[in-house]
Amino acid sequence: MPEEQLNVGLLLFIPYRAMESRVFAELADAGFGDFTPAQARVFQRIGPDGTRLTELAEAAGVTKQTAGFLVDQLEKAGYVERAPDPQDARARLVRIAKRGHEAIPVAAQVVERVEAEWTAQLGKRRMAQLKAILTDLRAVTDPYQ
Amino acid sequence: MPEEQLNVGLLLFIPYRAMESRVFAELADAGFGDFTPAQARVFQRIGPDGTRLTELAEAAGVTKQTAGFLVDQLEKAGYVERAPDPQDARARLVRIAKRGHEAIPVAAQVVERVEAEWTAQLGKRRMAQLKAILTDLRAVTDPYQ
DNA sequence: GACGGTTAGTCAGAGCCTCTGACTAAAATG
DNA sequence: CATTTTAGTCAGAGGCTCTGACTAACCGTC
Repeated sequence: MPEEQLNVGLLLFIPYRAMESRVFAELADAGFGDFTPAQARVFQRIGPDGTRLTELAEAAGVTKQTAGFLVDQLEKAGYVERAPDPQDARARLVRIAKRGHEAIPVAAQVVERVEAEWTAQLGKRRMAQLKAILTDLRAVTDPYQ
Repeated sequence: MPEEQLNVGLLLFIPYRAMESRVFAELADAGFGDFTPAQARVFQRIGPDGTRLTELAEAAGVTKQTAGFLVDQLEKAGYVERAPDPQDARARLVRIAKRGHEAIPVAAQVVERVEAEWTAQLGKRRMAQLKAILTDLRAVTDPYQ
């Protein structure tokens, strides 16, 4: 029933949810059924040389307890591993492990496919605009950058 | 650490999350602290003449059990009410109740303010493009429309 | 080098959200 | 009217997220 005047929040949520559902459904089909959206939101923020838990928590917009919980799951499932941080004995670096590296291309392919569908709907030009605008918007919406 | 190549899913999620946080923080300040994001996602899909639970569930992309759970909470808190559906004795129409109508303008004001901030960042033209593109995207991402 | 404040992370407990599966009752179909 | 479909509920389980309290290590100052 809600017509064209959906608020921007919901307007953002709808495609986000659609993308998420697709990725996780196909990831599950590919044998990565133990990978959840919440875990993925943390996982995606892991840098190439590993990232500290606190940083991941800030980036993902959750508390460090929550991030710790999710990293525990990811570690148990073999997607990430923790290594001591040479800079700081209190900290440990969360790094992507073997199974994590295996899942990435699978997810990337689904994303690519969904993006292709979106491009078919929007046209190349507007799809590019969408990405550019959203990237620009991070300046005021991403506490981590 | 992930630079400019964030995938569109995350790119959509970041501002969505930012909007959500703002709205619920300010809603709580205004005395609507018992209104949660999950409830809101259902609430927003209620039509002017009431909507059936099953329809709400589809629209919000959750199972009818989940929708039922959320509507129960909303009903207890006085945001919605259930009325028999004259068309169908099995069904009941979920309608926005007094407290729900009171919360709407408060939320709308926050949304307006956040949108103004986003417009300041993006410019009027690109903000309008963003909305137009996202609306267009619903065609392939909103199972409900 | 010891003191005091800050930071990285964990532990415990609570509440919320969401699902699957099984069910009841009314409606629609033929 | 028997069958199938649809609207919604009940029960149970698991996942996500938070607040509060804590330990250990770091950093600056005296």
